[in-house]
Amino acid sequence: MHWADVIARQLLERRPDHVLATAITPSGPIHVGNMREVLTSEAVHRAIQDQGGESEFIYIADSYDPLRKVYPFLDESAYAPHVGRPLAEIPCPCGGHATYAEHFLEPFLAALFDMGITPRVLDAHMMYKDGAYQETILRALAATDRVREIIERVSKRQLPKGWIPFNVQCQDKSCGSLDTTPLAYIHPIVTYRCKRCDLEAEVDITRPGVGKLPWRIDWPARWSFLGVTFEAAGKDHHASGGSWDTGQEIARTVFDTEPPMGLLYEFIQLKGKGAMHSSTGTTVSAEDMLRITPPEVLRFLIVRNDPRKHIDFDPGLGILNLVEDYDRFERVHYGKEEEGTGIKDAERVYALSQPHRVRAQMPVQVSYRHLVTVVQMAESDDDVIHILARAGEIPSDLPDADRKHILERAAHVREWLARFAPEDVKFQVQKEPPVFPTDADDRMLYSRFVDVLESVAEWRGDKIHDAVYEALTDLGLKAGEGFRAVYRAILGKDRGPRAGHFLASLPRDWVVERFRHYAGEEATTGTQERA
RNA sequence: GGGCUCAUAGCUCAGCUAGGUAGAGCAUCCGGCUUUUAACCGGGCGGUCCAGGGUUCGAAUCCCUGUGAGCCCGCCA
Repeated sequence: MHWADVIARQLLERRPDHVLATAITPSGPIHVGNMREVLTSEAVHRAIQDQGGESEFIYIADSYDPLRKVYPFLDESAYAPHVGRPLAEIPCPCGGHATYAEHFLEPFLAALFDMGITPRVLDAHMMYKDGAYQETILRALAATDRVREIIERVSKRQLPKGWIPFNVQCQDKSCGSLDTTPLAYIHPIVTYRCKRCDLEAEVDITRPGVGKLPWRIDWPARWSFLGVTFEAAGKDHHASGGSWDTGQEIARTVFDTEPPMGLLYEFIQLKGKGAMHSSTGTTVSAEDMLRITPPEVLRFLIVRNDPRKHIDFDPGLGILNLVEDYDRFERVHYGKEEEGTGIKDAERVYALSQPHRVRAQMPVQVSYRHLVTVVQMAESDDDVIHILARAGEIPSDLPDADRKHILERAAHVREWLARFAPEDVKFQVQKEPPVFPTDADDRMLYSRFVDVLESVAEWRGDKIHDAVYEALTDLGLKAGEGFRAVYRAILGKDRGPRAGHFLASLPRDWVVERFRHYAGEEATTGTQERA
């Protein structure tokens, strides 16, 4: 059984209705690892519904968290003054969003939407300001000693003298820092000193929005007032003595709430670079990831792997394998291929990978690897379809849905080529003849190309291929050597797409002229290394 | 010091909450191919399932111990 169904079954044994929570701090570009948390939860959400249960899926944007430091991607002088202030109260890096938090949240939520994920989005800043946390804040403060004891015992950490389970937000409107020291707490008044602006002042904690619960209390607090019954969390939270452990106990003893079922999920590693961290730059943002990977394939990556196993993600050639694995699951799903080894829960994984619904008919498949070539030959979307149809790789009466699907994939391929593809899979038609040394044999070959291409009956891929092949067998050359000459002249490299159709996609006169360049004596002057 | 995960073919891994004669892809080797974007087609080679113990008629699979590796443990997925 698929892991999402196993978890759903366990949840439904407890009760018929569930609230699944997922939360992310929008302190920087939200990376593909964060995507795992959301997608893992969403798979469980769907599984609960598929088993007849009720499920609500919420996403909490931790926008009231303070800016911890000036991250490497931020302007030092512009953001240094904002350290300590809530992400929802400081400016957007690009100026195009209302707040810093929005800047990172907006593209991430858009990416989620593209993957068919539409959680109920809750904004922590707003929940604090609206008083949603109010009851839990008062309970936590009333139980300060108990909370302190739990955290110190479970996490084996010493809390400072005078610590209270509440971070006051500096009441100076021009400051607003959450980095404050409590001086005294005599209910309902907390006296504090701001570490940022040195203000010493009092706040009435019965007023909403005057501060924030520290993470270890915030987490169980929201379980309590949102009724969370399941929450996946990263392995960092699940380390022994971590916030998961303290949260369990605080939920039960301070908030009288049964904590949710947890699920530890492993990190996604960037191949060869280790875990992703927004702060160190070893990261691929979720939006970037979605630009180079079709949404169903990104879902597939996460859904087919057990959450507890780490994923090595290779944004280079690995993407091609990933997409081809997906296509294989698709063929199995539609009964076009046997479910062999290496394929697990094919039906379920495929269904959970779909952003929306499973199509009744199997989508027309085009080898993704091949698309990499086609996209580079084609000048437009129509060209892509034309090239594929010409080679018989798609039916001439291609349904609109398939046309759309193929072109979406082509767009992903283009993005991948521009940003992550290794150089050796790329090619570009050279406007000027590349310079490389030629000898008499080479010149003869090019001369021969000129003759056969001028005389070929029709400027069509198969005809051209036959003509070129004939020319080089006449000269006693191996196919490899002969075709290499074609690619050098056109692309400036030794390899390229299948020659016939490739040349057919270029104007005949231009091709002939290019070969003539290397056939004549005047071309032999080029002795430099080719570019 | 603690936690989680992993250990199966040369490499990457599937199989492990249905215990019942070890699987795939890649690499390699052989054959084919009017050629190729880590080509394609057919075939071959290849494993004490990390070690030890336990449960069982039967263990890669369940349990215990050990070894090795990776990641995590103020905020951090």
